[in-house]
Amino acid sequence: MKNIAESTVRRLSLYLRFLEEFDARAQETISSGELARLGGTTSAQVRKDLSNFGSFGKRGLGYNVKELIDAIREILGLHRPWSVVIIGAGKIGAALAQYRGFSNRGFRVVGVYDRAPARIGQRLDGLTIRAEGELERDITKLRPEIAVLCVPSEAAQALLDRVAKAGIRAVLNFAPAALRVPKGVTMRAVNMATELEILTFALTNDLESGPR
Amino acid sequence: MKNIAESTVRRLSLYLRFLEEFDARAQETISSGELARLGGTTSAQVRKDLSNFGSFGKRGLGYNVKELIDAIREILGLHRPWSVVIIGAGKIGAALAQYRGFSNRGFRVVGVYDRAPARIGQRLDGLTIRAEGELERDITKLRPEIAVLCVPSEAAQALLDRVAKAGIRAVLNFAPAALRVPKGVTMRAVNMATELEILTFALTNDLESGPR
DNA sequence: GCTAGCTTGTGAATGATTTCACAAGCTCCC
DNA sequence: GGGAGCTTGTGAAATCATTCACAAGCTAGC
Repeated sequence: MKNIAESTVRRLSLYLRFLEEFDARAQETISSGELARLGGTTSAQVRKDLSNFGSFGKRGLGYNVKELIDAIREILGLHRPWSVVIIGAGKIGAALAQYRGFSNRGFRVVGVYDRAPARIGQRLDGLTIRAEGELERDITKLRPEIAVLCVPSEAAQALLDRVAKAGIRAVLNFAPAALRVPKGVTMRAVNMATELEILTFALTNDLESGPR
Repeated sequence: MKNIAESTVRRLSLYLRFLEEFDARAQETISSGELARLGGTTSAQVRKDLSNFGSFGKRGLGYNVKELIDAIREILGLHRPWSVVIIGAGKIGAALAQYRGFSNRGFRVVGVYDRAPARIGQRLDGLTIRAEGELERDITKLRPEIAVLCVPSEAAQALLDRVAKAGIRAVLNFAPAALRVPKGVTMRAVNMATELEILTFALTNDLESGPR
């Protein structure tokens, strides 16, 4: 497959959200122009994005909503369930463990881990917080595909290396640290400070912009 | 000023973090190559990024760490404090309200708001949760620059419109909804589902990539 | 003061992404 | 069956971002 830009994947994820809304309202078809308007882009962009993966529309008619939902879910890999472990049960980790957005979209949280003895054994929305030491064994047994890192910066690199070694190949990192990513692993970082600084840059330089 | 790419601002924010570490270790100068190695980019990229804003280095020597910190902080608008209101004191909102990353980097949380009567009046790390109805009055009085939206998707658009009307010009949105951004407002969205889907796309298509 | 050895700042070249523009295909209606 | 009116899919053009490559400037040492 041609190399796909991250921006393309990001937009596909966005289109999928709109399509699901349209489907819920029983709309049957949609045009690239309509999707573009909602997503703040152009109809050519929508068509180009999709054309990377095939041909899903009917000329003169547009796209069948249900078919396009299936197609994009397939492209994004959402036709199967994914298991997630959350590492670090502090404020952010605990909030994510209970976040409905995960289960709503087919991500099953199968484990929450912490290092602090006081936290281990506490229940969190149906899950028991487990000791960080159990990570390797649990990963081997449960085979989760994704790890979400919510630990302090100092601990992040070591844990990333550990979960990578144990077989995790995708990581979402909330620690505000730049990490060396082990070979074979895909990592994405969500950094609050950076997001805020993009805002202060815009405020300071009197720019103005929409969402990402 | 020439239009600056978001990727450039994102990298500046990253460089700043490394520079602060170097400063803490009392290193006096740093070269573009060193900064690039840490940030996973090239020395030319580092120099190009900086050259958008001026000339901060000395040929043959590199950059003075303290000077470059000051310069980047100035560029990003971090030479002054910023006030933030958090709207929605659910799991995510509460976690953010107590997040040290904010105050550590000069962002002062001056208010936390919720709609649920049961939550109003509760204390959160030195702040009292206030009624959403107080937002307009408080914004007028305290003049916070940034609003962080942590409310359910259904409520997000209405609140965005309200804070925009009250004078907020920068918003960080955690609601997984695509919002129409009022004129004059800069918004950034952090969407967990999208981040996870970029990961599942990579897993499904057997790609591999570093942090953003 | 001069040379060797670095490192910056920046045009030019390359590469990536977005937008344009249009032929081709579908539906509806007469 | 044929024309009008849409909308897709896609090369080509335009724009935007990154990398290259090198002149110019600084330091240190002799």
